[in-house]
Amino acid sequence: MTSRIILCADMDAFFASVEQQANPKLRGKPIAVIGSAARTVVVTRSYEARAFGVKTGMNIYEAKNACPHIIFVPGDNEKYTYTCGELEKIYRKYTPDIEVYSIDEAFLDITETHHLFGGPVELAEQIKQEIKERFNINCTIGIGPNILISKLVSDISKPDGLRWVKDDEVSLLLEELPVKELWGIGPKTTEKLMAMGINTCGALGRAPVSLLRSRFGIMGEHLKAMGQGRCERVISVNEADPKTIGHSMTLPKDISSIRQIEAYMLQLSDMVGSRARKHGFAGSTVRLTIRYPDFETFTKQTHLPEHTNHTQEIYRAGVQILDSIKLKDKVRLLGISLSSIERVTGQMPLFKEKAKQKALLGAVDAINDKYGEFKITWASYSAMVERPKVIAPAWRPSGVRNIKIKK
DNA sequence: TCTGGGGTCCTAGGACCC
DNA sequence: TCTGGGGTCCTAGGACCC
Repeated sequence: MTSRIILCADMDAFFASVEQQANPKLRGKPIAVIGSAARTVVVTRSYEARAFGVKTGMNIYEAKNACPHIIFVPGDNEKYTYTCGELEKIYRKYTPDIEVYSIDEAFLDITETHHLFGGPVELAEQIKQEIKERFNINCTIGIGPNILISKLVSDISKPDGLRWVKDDEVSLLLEELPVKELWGIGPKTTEKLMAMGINTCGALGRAPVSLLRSRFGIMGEHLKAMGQGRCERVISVNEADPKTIGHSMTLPKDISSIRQIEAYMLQLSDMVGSRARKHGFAGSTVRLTIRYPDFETFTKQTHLPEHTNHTQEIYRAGVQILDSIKLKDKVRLLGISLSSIERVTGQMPLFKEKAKQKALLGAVDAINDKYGEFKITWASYSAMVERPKVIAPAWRPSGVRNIKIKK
């Protein structure tokens, strides 16, 4: 294959920028976009907040400590998915070969089209300008011969950057670059590589493949290729079907009551089931995740005889798992996920809401069967269950990963 | 006052089989 | 003084990403 020209467009502080755009009072101020749950963390923060050392993943107390006048803004998924969809329309003016990688990031293969716009840099400038004019959001664009390099270049050019690294400039760029900058090399791999005396991408690219293979298995060859700036992965224009559909939540308080645990599991099962139903998927593996206060996290899965997307079938499978284990402590987080996914066709959409309602009632019945009548009524379930507003940066603008939780 | 939520992919080790 | 040896499949856990 001839050399490609791949562009990576990455919005700067996307959620925070959208919020500052939506509310002028937030502009120029340190803000942090957070989730709606009681025990939430900073999801994204404005550059003004970054200047104070506010980091993603900090809890609100840490963030407040770092920046006493920080403004917390609960995230609003609808604004971000809308903007993401509009961004995609902008990209489509420049090439049909687009991979919307996440809600704030996209790859564009501009090999065949850049000359129409005066070249890769000129094309990128036009995209940046168009996004700025339309949304008043800055983005950073990295251009390179493959996805790995374009992503890397955009990461190191933030904020509001634009850079094109050509094929013959890659090795110079990588020579002194720390390995942790590479997409796919996280803290653990960085630590292992450094223990081997490999600190830079240049060194990684020169390391004997036998050594890397003995330490990292089949990833060894992949790592060496990355060190040399090579990457086989190409843009995938079509979004693949999901392999899992799941929800989890850190509970407002650690709990030990089985009945309370099951009530949350019912809520999670319904969130999973309704999303699967909405997009026409069903699964035959149900997995329960439990996190204890010490952060030890336990998962156990079970298989169903048939694929399902019904709330109460998912829920019952979860309860079956719960019944099979002994809790070692109070529960901090619960998760329910559905996997072994396949597409289902027909019937469901028409009576979707009825089916959902029926499914929920069935599940409420199941709790009552177990604990005696009137422990949970439909009203008490509804009152108890406040649908969380889920903020997850890994969403895509369309398809099953665009999570809209209906009340 | 503690540490979110959505995913994908890989792997170590156990169960099981011949 | 002993404890085969492959192969496959599955599970739970973990690394990594946005």
